[in-house]
Amino acid sequence: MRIDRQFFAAPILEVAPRLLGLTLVRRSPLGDRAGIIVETEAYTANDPACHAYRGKSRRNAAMFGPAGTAYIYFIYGMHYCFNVVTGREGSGEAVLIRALEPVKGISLMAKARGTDDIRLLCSGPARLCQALNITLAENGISLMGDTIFLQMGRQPEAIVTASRIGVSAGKELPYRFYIAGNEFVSKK
DNA sequence: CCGAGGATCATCT
DNA sequence: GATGATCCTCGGT
Repeated sequence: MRIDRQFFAAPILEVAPRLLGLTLVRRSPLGDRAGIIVETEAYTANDPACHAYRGKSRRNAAMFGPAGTAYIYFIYGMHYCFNVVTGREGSGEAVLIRALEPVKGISLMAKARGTDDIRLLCSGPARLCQALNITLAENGISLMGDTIFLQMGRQPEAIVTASRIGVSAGKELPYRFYIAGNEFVSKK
């Protein structure tokens, strides 16, 4: 069953943990690729680590779209990261998808990543984008469409809340969520 | 296993 | 002109 817009329109700190266990599907001419979301991070309004903190710009424009919009950005000269816009439209809030447990199209992912090690396919925000061939071409698209979307998955047994990885500002905020004990989480 | 350092460039100041 | 919501490699332990 597909995830609808109403699901994403809830407050971000509710949506971010609820995304855990859902299936992220990437559809392409080569075939479907999919993984269970096992790690997320929330980037909220009034959060210095959030790309929308200083208002709207060319890069972050998609963050101000309706809930269920894909926000993808390019970083470090070589990596893409994938987010889901949440909350009410214009709030500038989004959830970063940090890791997936691969479930479908694994050979396609391995080819895109250049490794057969399943633990290295989607365990990290830039890794999963490379594995699923998500780039700036998908920035701003709706997850209500047929290219990238979410569906019901598996109910997590336990969720861990922690501080976010790689941020300089807002380091202490408990906005990172992951499925306890899952081996595909990017870092312990 | 762990930490340090480099790659590489769009975006914003 | 500086920087970054990362990843990979390499060297030490």
